Amino acid sequence: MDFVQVSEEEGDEPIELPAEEDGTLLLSTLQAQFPGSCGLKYRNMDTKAVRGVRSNEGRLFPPSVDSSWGEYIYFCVFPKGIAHFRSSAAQIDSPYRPILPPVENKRKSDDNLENSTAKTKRIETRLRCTDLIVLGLPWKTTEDSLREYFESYGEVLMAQIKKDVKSGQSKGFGFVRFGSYEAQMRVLSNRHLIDGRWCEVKVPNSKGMGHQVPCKVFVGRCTEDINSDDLREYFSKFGEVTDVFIPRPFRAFSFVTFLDPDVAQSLCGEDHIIKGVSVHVSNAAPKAEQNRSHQGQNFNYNSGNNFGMHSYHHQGNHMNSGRSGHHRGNNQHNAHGSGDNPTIGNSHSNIGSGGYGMGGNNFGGNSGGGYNNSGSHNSGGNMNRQDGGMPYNRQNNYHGMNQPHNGNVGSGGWMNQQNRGHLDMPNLQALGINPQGSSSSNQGQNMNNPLGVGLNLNSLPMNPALVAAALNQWSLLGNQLQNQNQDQQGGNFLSWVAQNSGHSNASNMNNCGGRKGSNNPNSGSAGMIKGDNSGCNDQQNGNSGWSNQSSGSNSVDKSNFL
DNA sequence: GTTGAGCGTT
Repeated sequence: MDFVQVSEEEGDEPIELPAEEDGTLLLSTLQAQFPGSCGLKYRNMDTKAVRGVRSNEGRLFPPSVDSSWGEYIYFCVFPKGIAHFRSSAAQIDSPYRPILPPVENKRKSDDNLENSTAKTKRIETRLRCTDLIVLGLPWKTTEDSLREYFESYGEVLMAQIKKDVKSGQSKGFGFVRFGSYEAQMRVLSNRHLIDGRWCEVKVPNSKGMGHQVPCKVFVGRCTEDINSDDLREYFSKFGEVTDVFIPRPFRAFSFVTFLDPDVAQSLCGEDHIIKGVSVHVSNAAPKAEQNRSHQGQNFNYNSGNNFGMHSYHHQGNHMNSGRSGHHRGNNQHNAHGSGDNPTIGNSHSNIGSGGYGMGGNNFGGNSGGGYNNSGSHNSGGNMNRQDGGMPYNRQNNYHGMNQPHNGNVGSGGWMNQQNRGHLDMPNLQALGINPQGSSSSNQGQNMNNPLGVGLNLNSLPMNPALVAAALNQWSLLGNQLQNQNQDQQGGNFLSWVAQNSGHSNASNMNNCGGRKGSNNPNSGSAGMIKGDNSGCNDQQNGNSGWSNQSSGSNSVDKSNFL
């Protein structure tokens, strides 16, 4: 039997670990001796560089072709972003000390953690142990064996298997609680082979995200060749990645969850190059909160007062200061106040301002601080949506509440759908529309554009031509004006833009919401929410034509994945 | 005695 010499850190006394018959070393074998470790590395004699050991499916592979581990002394790799505590070393010296990442991993958000009451409270919350759910347990696993397994990570306060009350048969999942936060962190950062099955350990849903700072980020502008491993590998350098989710079918975005919410937050607003592709990281709002926000929006649409919605998001913004800051849902913050949209010339028009999130225009231009005229409801509402809202809020903006043919008045022109998590988020930036007016490389593909052209004001150009160009590339402009003949005489931003920038050039967007009977030769492609057309209702009754899906499934809805 | 995504009689 081959033995592999492993030490916790380079230079430490090694322990010999038995390799398997095929020459591999089981990760579980490694972790039995070095709890929390997730891999091995060694110092290459020739290059003097540290080399990682290949790891796959819970096995570590010897570096040489002859399946030999050689005479190297390997040392452990611990997940980044998680301090590992040497068994004999001093433990954490303060309950308020976060699990700080290695020095090289330290990011801005770690600065000044101390001396901040708010942050301290947050850390305190974060450091609290919670029950963890263990999913995928073998039927045979007992509470004793479950406990036994997890004790290698630290003190186990509780180990529980959920069973059918009648039969006593395990339901295949259980809960475990640790006595120390670091043990919990280690457990959460690893995969677990328990009684022969790979199990997943998570913070249970029932714990909710509550007041916790989100750990998940939205990664926009992904290309199809960026797989979950790529994302995981890339983002792991910033901190432990606990989950990567790529919606299928491909939708040009994905989600990455970090163990440390600070890491997640610190990345928000940044562009990163992965496999040569510039992706954009932004906030991924918790689903529950999004739904709540959504409801609030509808309500607020009618009231003409959109402030206060998304309040959750405001609160969450404390971490973005100084960085990109999404200011989600915060109209006031988002308002650039430039008031310089040259295209809003007619008295009706909130379009372009409300829709595009150019708060300044609305605020200043339309209502002088009233934010909205009740009928036109909502500058605030739309502009804030960095998500799927169409910038085009026509019925409300134009008709207000009294349009006889507008069945949807009062329910928010764009989001009449029900049962949808609904779009909160995808912002232009994330979708590839940047201040340079260029868009991502998906142009022209059948991309099922997840867009909501909600806008991230921080990234928006104020030059409408650039906005137009960008939108145009995403096929958002094309024919959204099909109702224009009825509703407006003076033209609006979109019409201006359309006139000045031509039509959409991506023809296969599966847009929906086109209005039957429209004069628009391209009706049916005008809406905005793409995908297959299920859930898209061509409107015959004067509804906005945007997204009246009752069960639409293809709009870009981050919340569906959270 | 089967199952394999899920979320706990506190």
